[in-house]
Amino acid sequence: MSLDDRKLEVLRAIVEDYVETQEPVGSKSLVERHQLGVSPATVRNDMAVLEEEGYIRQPHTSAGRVPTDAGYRLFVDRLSRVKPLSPAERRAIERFLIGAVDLDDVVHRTVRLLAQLTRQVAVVQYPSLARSSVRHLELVPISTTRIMLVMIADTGRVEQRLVELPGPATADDVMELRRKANEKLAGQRLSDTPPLVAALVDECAPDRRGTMACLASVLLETLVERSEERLMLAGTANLTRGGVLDFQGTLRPVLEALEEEVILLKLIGDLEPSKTRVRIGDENEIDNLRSTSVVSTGYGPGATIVGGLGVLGPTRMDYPGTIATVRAVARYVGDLLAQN
Amino acid sequence: MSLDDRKLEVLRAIVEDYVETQEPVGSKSLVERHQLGVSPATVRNDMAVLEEEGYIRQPHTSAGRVPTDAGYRLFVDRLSRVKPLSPAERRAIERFLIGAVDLDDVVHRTVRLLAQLTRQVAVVQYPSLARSSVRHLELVPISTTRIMLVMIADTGRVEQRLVELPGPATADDVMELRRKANEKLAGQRLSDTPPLVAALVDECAPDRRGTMACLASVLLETLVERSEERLMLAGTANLTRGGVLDFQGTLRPVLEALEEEVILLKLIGDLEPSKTRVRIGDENEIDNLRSTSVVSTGYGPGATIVGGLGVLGPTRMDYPGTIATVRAVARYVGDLLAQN
DNA sequence: GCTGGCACTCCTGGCGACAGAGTGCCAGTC
DNA sequence: GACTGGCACTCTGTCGCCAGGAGTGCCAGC
Repeated sequence: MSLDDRKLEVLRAIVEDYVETQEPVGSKSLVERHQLGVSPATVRNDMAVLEEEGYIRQPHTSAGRVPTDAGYRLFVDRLSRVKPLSPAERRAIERFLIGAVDLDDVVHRTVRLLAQLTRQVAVVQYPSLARSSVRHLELVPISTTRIMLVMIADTGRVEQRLVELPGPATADDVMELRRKANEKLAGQRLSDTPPLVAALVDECAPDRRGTMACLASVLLETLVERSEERLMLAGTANLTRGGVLDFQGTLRPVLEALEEEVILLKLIGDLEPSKTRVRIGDENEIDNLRSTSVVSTGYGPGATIVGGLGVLGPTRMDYPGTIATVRAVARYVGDLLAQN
Repeated sequence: MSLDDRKLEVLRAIVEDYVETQEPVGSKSLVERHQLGVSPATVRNDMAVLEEEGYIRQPHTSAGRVPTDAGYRLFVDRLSRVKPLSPAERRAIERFLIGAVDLDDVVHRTVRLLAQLTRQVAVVQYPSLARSSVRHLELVPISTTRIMLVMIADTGRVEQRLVELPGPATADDVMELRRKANEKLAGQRLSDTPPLVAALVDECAPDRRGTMACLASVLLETLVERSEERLMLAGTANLTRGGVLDFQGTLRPVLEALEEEVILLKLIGDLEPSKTRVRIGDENEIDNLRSTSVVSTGYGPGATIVGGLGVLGPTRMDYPGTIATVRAVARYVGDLLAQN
């Protein structure tokens, strides 16, 4: 059975009202608040069909209807028009992001901005190392047998690691290693570096090989294998809006999931170019998050994508607004990164 | 009116039972669970006095008694013996912290460890820059008019900032500036650097002075004035243990406060040497946290203190256990830092 | 100064009644 | 055939009531 236009319109109205009021919506209030042009009784018939099809449900007989996950899905896919950001919001984004002094600052500001605009929990991934290129490697001698390795990526990320050398190294040694390493690795994508790093060791003068090997192993372990993804979270307090009603009474599982970086990375780490992904309720693979929805997208300078960002909230969420905001913020952040 | 020993014993019993059961405790169950050697009626009299003095209160007539903030305070100050950590806990701490590869990792592991052991919200401040010394300054040319300034502190912190130069600088220029800066600043406490940085500019050859001035201003702004304190949080999900009972029904204000880094810094940033600070309920200056208690202490290599850490939970908290854990973790982290 | 006893207070949970909201269905109308 | 008005039905939430239980405060006695 297919749904005619009016039934879809009814579904849209139900979603919109429920998102706004947080209360099951009945046929009478529906015709009052929307220009449906039919009587409550007709709407009731439509609702019965929508329920049959699994798009809405009744918490109990004789309460109003509430959208199901499938209902939200249909709404997002077919019924919601993109809600353009207000000029005030655009200005807010610009004002907020301008003046960031470094990458940490950018991420920090972005995540807070997202949380504030959407009034949800925001997550921003740092630019992924796997998608970055080496801009520069620096070796800073700390003592004769210790070097601090600093890698600066084109995305602005800076990683450092202390390297314990097998034996003492002279300033000349360090200079030479540094020169060589930069020569070979600068400009390379991090994911392409493993063979280059290996070659680096072979090219070294025999007496420096031990030191270089040591350095190389740390380099590999740190920057590629461990491939440290970092992220930042903000707005958890927003989970408490809407009282205890959302999240079936307890924030517990949601807060627990938010503590796991691995989970968060899964959430926002889809990174398909310029697509905004919406996961609604049960569509989430993480059990703890089956009562939430996640809107995420990738960001990066120009068309490339270096990281993900997104927000998480109750399934009862303003999808059009949230999607628009997430997209806009991602674009602004991308532009910001492009400037470097 | 002073409190004799038995009354104090009664208070201790009330606190212990309430912390454990989370329910108002009555005179009868009290004599059953503790060897007080007197009858419930006597305990009731003592309780009346304790209530008079403000150490306990009744949620309503004919419920049991609950400790007040003042009651907890007295308990912490005079009634609780330090609870030594179990060998298992000690092992857990060691196992958890060993193998940290850099400062980020140390802080990360520490905060999770603390949250796990105390089952509360944990906060760990990164070593404060104000309390660090410069170990090394590195200038990395990114382009002819851009330098990345990397500062490595003795505490392991690494800060970087992109510097936009007024005009192009040669490799020689950069080398020279780097040499000079390190000569003057290495080993200095960051808080002592401002005059030295100023002197640095004056000493420069005139044609390099512009560049150096630019560098100097970023250096000052970044490392001293903005004096960026960072921190890390974990265990917010623990706030939901104990149901909705703690925190007078809503996590909202607590979660909000936890989002504000400034507030968190105030909480754990007392940093009196080797003293553990306990703030109970109303003793907190932050309104949003009046229903919580905070146990915090400083940590650092040896006797010096470079940062703070602590936990936050409901006033109904296992103070002896929490205090012991916070102290122990702080000591371990200090030792770890001392090894570098 | 401690104790047993007793009356009192107040919370809690179960029960029934009732109003309100919303539905499903049916017969009637366009 | 689609829509509508009307009506009976169901379920929730709330209120008042009552009994049970827990815990206290107080008092007289030891």
